[in-house]
Amino acid sequence: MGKKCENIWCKKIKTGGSKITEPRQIIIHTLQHVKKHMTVEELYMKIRKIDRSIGLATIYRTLDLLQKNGLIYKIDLGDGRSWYEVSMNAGQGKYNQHMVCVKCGRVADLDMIESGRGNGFEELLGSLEKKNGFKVSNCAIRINGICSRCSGKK
Amino acid sequence: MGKKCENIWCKKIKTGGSKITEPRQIIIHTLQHVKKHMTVEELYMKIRKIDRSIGLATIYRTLDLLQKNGLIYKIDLGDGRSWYEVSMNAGQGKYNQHMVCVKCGRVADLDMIESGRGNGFEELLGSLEKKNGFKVSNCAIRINGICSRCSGKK
DNA sequence: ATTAATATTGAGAACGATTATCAAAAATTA
DNA sequence: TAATTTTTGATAATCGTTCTCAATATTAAT
Repeated sequence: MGKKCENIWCKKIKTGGSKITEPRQIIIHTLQHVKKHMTVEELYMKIRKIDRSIGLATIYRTLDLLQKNGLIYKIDLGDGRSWYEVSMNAGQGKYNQHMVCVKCGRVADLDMIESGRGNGFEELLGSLEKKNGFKVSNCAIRINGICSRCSGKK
Repeated sequence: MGKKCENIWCKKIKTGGSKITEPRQIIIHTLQHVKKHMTVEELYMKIRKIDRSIGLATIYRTLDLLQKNGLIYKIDLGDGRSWYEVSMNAGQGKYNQHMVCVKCGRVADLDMIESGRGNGFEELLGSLEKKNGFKVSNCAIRINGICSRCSGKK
């Protein structure tokens, strides 16, 4: 019914030809206001507190829609679940780099590679192309370890 | 019944306190003589051709045993399945680096980082520890792209 | 070699994350 | 407002993997 939709994500969804429904608005709002990295389950729990009629399937479908529209990015942290990242440039980046604390599970981005010129990683990828004829399309780096908050604890 | 077991993997299994059974011998032999990177399903199919009485659960259990003994290494290529790698130094390496061809699915190791001094990656990890207080325990790098064999095809 | 103690097995049920199905409900369009 | 098209929630289905458990095989002790 022509509800106003100022939200930039909603606009993009609409432009992309999809309808902007209430469940979608709630999901978008939650994604935009909570942690940067979330599992589907975590998001589902937060959504349930707002509107417990929203089903898990809708969460999955909406996450997929948002990812297809380049608004969020699906990441694989090797724990068998899908994680989603809300990012300014989600889905655009060629690299996907995360640090995961094996104690508390906290996830942080690692922006050193893309930004840090001269650290050799670019060159390494370049040489893959030259020497092996391998055309790099994207690269995922996951660093596991113990974060500063956890390193004191036992 | 005290069957001879010259195989070095078998010896290690035994030393580790586990029994060396026929299914295990067949699985070990197959792993040692086929591709370096395999999915469980792929291995299961090969095993079935040798002895179709061996169950999938035994494959999983044996792979787990071998990995715990440091003989193979479980890798995550982001396709929802477990891959196993047979490697000289499997399970010892701090890094786990693979190139995956998105066309043919072929997997290759990428040994440049560990070997290549001065490419900056070590320094990058070191600075994580210094600047962020993050203690790196291991690191997984996956590079997706198109391999030389596939780059001609369409 | 026989036996006793222990570990491993195969079959299939159970699991957790995700996707598919489908009739009902909502959003857009005319 | 009605007609068209999408989206929804519930739930069944799927996929890879792990668990359960009685039967079997391996090893150690005799």
